[in-house]
Amino acid sequence: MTPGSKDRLRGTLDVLILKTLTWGPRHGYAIARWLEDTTGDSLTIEEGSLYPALYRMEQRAWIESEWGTSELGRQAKFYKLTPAGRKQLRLETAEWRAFVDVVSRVLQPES
Amino acid sequence: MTPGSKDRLRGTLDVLILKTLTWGPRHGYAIARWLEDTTGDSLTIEEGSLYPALYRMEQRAWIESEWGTSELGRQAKFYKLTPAGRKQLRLETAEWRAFVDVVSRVLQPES
DNA sequence: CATGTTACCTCGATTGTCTAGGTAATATGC
DNA sequence: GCATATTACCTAGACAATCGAGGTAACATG
Repeated sequence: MTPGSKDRLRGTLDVLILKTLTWGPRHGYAIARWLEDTTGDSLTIEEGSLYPALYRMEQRAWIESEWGTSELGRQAKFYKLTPAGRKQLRLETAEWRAFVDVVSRVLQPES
Repeated sequence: MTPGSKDRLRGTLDVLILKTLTWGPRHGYAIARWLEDTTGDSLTIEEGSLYPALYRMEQRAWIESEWGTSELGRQAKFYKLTPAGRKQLRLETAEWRAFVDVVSRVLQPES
């Protein structure tokens, strides 16, 4: 729709995934479902973004993976936060808030 | 620093520029200065992002340009909002707020 | 036995930002 | 008079993240 609205998630996807994992280990598919469910489909993560993001974040040691069995009895790769991931989550959450504050101030009606 | 922190502006630059122009026509250099000044250097627009963005937005007819003379007596290209630009500003501002609300809710400490 | 769901993955296109260059006119310091 | 800084514009190429569209496979359902 709006050019650029499609990837408004850019720069935010990582922190959302990290946050999702604070409720305990989850597999990729469940992460996407959880975000859609809790936001009423406002946030949808495409699989073409999700799996590369998980790979990226594991490379950076923010998350760790382990194969296991899903709630429905299927093979699934469960991700969990590492200490570095928790630290990253705190950092990015703070940065996000600061950025949002600044932009919101600029976009305010008056000035 | 944080990977991706550099282009956290992505998807936000346009709306910031549009907002800047609601105070009246400004040339590119002045837009960048104004944003830095009013945010205490929190938001800095690189020229390599700014000028392509202005070009893009003029193509989309959100802004119009006209050569004139700057406050310091130099040649400068002044941009002003078109009606379509004002509409776009309203739209993107609303989208921004909605997006921020959703993400902020997810990132809240409790749930 | 066909279709849907769960669950994973990959490739290429797209897009916007950044870095790093460059031009030119005017102002300032020495 | 000369070097440097500032104002003001622009472009080219690199890069990184997201997306769309494809694919695999196991199991469930009707």
